[in-house]
Amino acid sequence: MASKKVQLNPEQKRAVDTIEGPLLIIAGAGSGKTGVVTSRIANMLNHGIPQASILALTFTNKAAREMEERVKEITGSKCSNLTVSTFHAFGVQILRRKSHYLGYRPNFSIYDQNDQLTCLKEASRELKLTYEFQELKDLAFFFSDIKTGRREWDNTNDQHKSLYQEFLEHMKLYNAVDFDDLITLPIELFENFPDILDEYQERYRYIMVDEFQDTSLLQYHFIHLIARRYGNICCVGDDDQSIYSWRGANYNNIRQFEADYPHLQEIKLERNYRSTGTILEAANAVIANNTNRKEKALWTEDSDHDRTIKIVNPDDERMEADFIIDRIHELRATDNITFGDVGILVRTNSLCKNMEDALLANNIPYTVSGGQSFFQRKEIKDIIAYLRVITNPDDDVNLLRIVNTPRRGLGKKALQVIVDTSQHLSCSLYNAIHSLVQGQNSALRPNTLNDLQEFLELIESYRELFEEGQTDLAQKLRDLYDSIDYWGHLVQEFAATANEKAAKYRFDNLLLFSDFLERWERNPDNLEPTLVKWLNRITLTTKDEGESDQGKVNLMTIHASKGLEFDHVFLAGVEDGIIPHARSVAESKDMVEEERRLFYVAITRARKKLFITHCQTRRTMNDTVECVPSPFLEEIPKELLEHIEEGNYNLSEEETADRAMASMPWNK
DNA sequence: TGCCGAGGCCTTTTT
DNA sequence: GGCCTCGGCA
Repeated sequence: MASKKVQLNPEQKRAVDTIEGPLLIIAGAGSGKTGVVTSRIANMLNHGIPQASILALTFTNKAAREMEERVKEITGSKCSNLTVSTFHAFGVQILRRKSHYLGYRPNFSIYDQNDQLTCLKEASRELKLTYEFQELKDLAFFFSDIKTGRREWDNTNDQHKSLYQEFLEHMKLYNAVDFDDLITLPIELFENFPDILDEYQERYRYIMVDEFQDTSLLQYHFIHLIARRYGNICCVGDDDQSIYSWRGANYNNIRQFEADYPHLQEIKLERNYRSTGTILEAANAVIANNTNRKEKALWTEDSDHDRTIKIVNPDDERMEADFIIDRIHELRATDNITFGDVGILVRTNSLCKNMEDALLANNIPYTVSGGQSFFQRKEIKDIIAYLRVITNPDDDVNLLRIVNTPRRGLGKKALQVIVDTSQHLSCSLYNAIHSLVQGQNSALRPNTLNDLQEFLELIESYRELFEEGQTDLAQKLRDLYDSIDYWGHLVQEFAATANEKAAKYRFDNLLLFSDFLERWERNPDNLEPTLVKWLNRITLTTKDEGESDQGKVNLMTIHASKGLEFDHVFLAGVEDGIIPHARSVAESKDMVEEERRLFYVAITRARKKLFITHCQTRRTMNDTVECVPSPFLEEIPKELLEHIEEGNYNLSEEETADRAMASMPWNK
């Protein structure tokens, strides 16, 4: 087999060579983890283990894709039978085949947070309960905790039990599942149908879990069910990079893993190949302040201490953005870097906005990952809702979204009649509309009935269209845009603002969306391009996965940066209350430790240069607040830091005045 | 009965 | 800056 050799140090080699039995790899930041994991898979294949027996689970789609690419690269072979997937996508794959055991049809919809919330709202309306938006959100979190076993019913919360039941019934009626279900339902299958479990245990004899510190106990349980027969399970993680505890990740599952597999071998990868000595020293000093961690000491052969971490304290977020942009230009001039070598990291999505505006204004090409994804845009969600209803007419949440978008003259009253009918007949809204249209003495006006009839015909015709020969999905999608006259809808929508451009921009997004579908269905690796599969896939994709975005500055949240690295990193908004986030500080000491890990992750993304900025003042929602530097900065040894006077560099008074004018609300 | 504009509210991190 | 709600108007 033509294989590309990867240089390995002794620990890495041991990790790659240990194929049989349970294995825990503690892989520090920048320790060549991805190389080890992919080499290990390649090594398995070299030992004659069939691709089909290997299951590699990662945390994000990005990581999954990267892993697959790397394995292809090393082995030089196609990996069509290798399963590399996220936990959630793997759950979907199981459910698509086996959901009928649990009473779901295979065309089920997957609800994201928003859809789920809408469903919960519907359920509460049905029970004549009214909640504030925030309360509803809290309830959604609580129900998630209940579903995933993180919390139990007790006498402080069982007043919500009936709503929970109602919510579950709705989801089932809509033939819809949520993200939690993608883990809990496969577990339910495995525990109730031994044959199914047996099938998966026999199929996946070699299992690998990446980013183990970010998996939940439930996800661990899920995978343990499959792995326990043969015990060939390798978990790779770093407790110092555990940053998802708020969504159920719990590095105690490392302890659980050790308990379940007493013969476990453990390998620590502590040599860092990524960052300069300075950056590594700073990172080590910061993380040493955490109490609850596995002892490890990252080291590097790089001992260059001339270079320092630069700290800047601009007046406000505009100056901050300007500083970063000036530095990028400077680095390009002096160090001959490309835009793609730069990462700008922030704690919250809202901080992306400023940076984005500034990058845009300065014509610097950039990509944002995380934040509002392409698929969350209103116009895209509308179209996705159409597609969902076309594939799964019982999906009430999405039906409600589109039944009057674009306008069909349906108002509150008409909708109420539909909802009432569905309750009477205990059927979905779609079926309720159906019987209303067919019925004679309806409470609805003939015009309205006509409109509904047309709506049903539209959905039906597209259902047939999409089902007959699963080809040319993209063209059918474009036809759909025309059939519902979404362009007319957009024009009308933006008529008030007299903004033809805005409408155009939205419609261009739809064209991008259909192009994306086209590329997907034409991909030769894609053996089964159906609409349902595509919908499932994009629900599990947060970032819009454009082609290679080399040559663009990478702007993202720290969470989204995990697993990535950049030559030059700008860490913006390093202020008290942002990192550590005020809400985390308020919550508990453990949460502060998690914020510190987050800071640690951010620092260790940098290979060569790290710039940290914190503003003196920052505009939030409506007012300007004074800012205090993050306490984490004091944990970095002084000699590693260099404070840069930024001042009003290069700006004349005139320019400063212009900027002040431009920032006034009436000029926005 | 449906539509549209004004005002109030909110922003941690993601599959 | 964007989304939801509510109230007045056609």
